[in-house]
Amino acid sequence: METLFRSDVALGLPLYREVKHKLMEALRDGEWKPGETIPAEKRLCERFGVSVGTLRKAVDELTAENILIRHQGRGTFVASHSQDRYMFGFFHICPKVGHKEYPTVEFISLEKEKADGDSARRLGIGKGTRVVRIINRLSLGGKAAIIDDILLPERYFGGMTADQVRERHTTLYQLYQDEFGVAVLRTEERLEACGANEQIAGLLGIDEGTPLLHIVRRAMTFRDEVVELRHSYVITSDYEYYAGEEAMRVGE
Amino acid sequence: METLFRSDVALGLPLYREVKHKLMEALRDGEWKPGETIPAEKRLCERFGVSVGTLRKAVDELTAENILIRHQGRGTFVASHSQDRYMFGFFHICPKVGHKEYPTVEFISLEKEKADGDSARRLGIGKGTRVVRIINRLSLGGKAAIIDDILLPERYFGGMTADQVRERHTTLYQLYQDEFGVAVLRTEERLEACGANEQIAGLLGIDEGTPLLHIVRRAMTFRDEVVELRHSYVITSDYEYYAGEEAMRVGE
DNA sequence: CAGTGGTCTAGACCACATT
DNA sequence: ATGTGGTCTAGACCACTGT
Repeated sequence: METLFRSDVALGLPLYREVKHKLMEALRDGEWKPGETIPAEKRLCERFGVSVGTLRKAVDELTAENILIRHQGRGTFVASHSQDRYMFGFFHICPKVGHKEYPTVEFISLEKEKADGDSARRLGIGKGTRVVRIINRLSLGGKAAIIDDILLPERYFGGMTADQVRERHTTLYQLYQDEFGVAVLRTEERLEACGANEQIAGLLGIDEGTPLLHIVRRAMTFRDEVVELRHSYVITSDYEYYAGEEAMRVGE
Repeated sequence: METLFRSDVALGLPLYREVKHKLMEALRDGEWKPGETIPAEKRLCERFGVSVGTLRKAVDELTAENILIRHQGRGTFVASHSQDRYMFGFFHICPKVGHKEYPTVEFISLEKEKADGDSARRLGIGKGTRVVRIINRLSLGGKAAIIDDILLPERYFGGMTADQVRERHTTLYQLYQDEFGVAVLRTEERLEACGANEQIAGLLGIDEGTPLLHIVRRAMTFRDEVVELRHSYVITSDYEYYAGEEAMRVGE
């Protein structure tokens, strides 16, 4: 196939990366929504003027990043947030003995605040920018085990109300997706140990100073823009944090 | 190309997975040692009787798992443990502010013991099996920050001596590789918060009960056999654990 | 220069899902 | 039967590395 010009943004990039970039743009622009199929490979090849192999290499990378999901015989789908996906890819707490279970979520509060310096830096916004702050209590095995302290930039989540958060029967990431059109694509987590302060101890019904796992999670959407900053405080007497590939482990 | 029979272990597996399996076997058998190049793609295609595309797909997976490393123009190399690789892929503690630094390691003790029930289970060996136990103290920024309590099955590390561990100027994984022919291919980590007990507090020079990050790491070699069980106790006032893909993050 | 891996093509056939 | 993704081939050309 004769290649005359290769796109306006081809800075020596391999062709399949250009294609990947264009797919990302289309996804970001909402051309295909979460849960929908994208066009068949053959059609996409025509659209981008590349061969199957090249198109597949672009899609390969997007599936490896859990942005697209392929189903043989059915099509290629835009990844959608669900309870299962949350458990598999974003919730890293599991019991030391026994099987992983979904936490019971109890809404505590929703407030509008101004971001302090540290939060603003982590969110990539200016200090003092307005944010939504949500506090939840999560229970595992019937016992309060985790406090989630969540900050959301108003830019993405302006009209969020307490009722929206309280009445939902989905994960928060589904709420972001369905009500605000925000797709969480990946997260990054940093962990430390801390002693429970007065507020957390009260919410969890434990003694002040009890060792807790403190997780700082940043959730990113397209272009690596941060859309959520979450502090989780976890009682780790019966549960632990699992750092694993989860994905891969395919076969020898 | 005419395919008559496809290997003795072809249980409906794709051809490229068979090839991957055979490459793994050759690596496990030491046909190519860490740091060496494996034969050029063309030669491997002849050896396995497959086309380049198929061979490449097998090698792609092995490079994604950090078992092989490709260098354009130079060849494909068997991954070898080095200080840099340890920092990049296995040492997940970094300062809350500033750049990642390599820890100073101080040898505390090496003993031969019998594995208790919990350790034996995690190592995949029988209770009471003999193991080597190493304790190290790691310092960051000049201050003691981590205690490593390491268990190694005697099956792999029988003749290990305190001098071997004390006198080395490499990472432990390099020692496993160079002196015992054991290749650590991947690790799995579980984290919890705990209060420092008397022994750990003493070794770290902190108060008993200080909240610490407790990391339980299992290191695996070929066939997912566990070759190391490591308990790390980390002071997280200035440092934190980073859970990240590290790899990927390739490009939009 | 020769040799290596990196990209790309064009097309065949297979396996699976749906109609 | 049709359409989807999954595998595989055979070969071309490019980019990088070392001699």
